[in-house]
Amino acid sequence: MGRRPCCDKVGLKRGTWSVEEDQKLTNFILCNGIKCWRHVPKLAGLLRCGKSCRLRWMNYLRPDLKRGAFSEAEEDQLVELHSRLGNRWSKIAAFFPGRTDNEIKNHWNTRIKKKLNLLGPDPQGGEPPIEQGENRDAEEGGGDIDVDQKLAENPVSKVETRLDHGHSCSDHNTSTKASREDSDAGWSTFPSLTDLQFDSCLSRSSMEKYVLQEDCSGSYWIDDYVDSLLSWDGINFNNLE
DNA sequence: AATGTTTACAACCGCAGTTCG
DNA sequence: GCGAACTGCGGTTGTAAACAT
Repeated sequence: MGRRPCCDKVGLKRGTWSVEEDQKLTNFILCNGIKCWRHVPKLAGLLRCGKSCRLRWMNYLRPDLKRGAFSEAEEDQLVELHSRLGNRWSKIAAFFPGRTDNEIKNHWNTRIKKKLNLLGPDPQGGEPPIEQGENRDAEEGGGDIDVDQKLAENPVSKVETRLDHGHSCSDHNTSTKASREDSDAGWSTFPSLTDLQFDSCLSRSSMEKYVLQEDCSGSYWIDDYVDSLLSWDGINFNNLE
């Protein structure tokens, strides 16, 4: 028996995504939303597996991604959260709107881990977490923080409130047009989308409407926009496969 | 300038959890 | 209740850019 692989790898492309592929995937999702990743590559005309498409969208193309370097405040909070949650990157990422679990994991492994090693084995006076998962059960039995509850109580993390991005609405207007390379400025909405030529389905001006709304409210979340992605009306799945 | 090494990050893999028929 | 399909997560690998020699 056994599981069917997520995709048969024959004839499927792997490795770095091209601009054209990004464009196809982005356009498709912006037009149709996300319902079934397995069908996305076929419908979008991509030679990728659904899993790969999902990863690309989640970690790179999603318009609500923040990108850019981590601030010291963010690093502080990451260290704090990691000491409590361990390698549960998705839980940690929930505290960093606009950051992906992959991004946080990478940042931890490449920079913070090194920093902490330089500072010594126990920089916080506490046992480094759960790395092997042994603390996890004990944690969940009692001392663990309830992430969902914490988020509900404190939806805007202290990092967000501490960060000063130094961007006014007008600043942001220009940043939306900035290229991906500008991401080090600490703010870059629609990092990849800005470089893309959009089809008829969603004009750049309508995208910017969301950006401006987001910016002026001080929130990184653009719920209306994201919600709009979740509708798959008009797609007929019956003829697939 | 050429080559080797390191760093940072994108992408893949495999497993676990969830959903659905 | 069961198994297949699907999604999400965390660990690991690949690779391009940056840096050192």
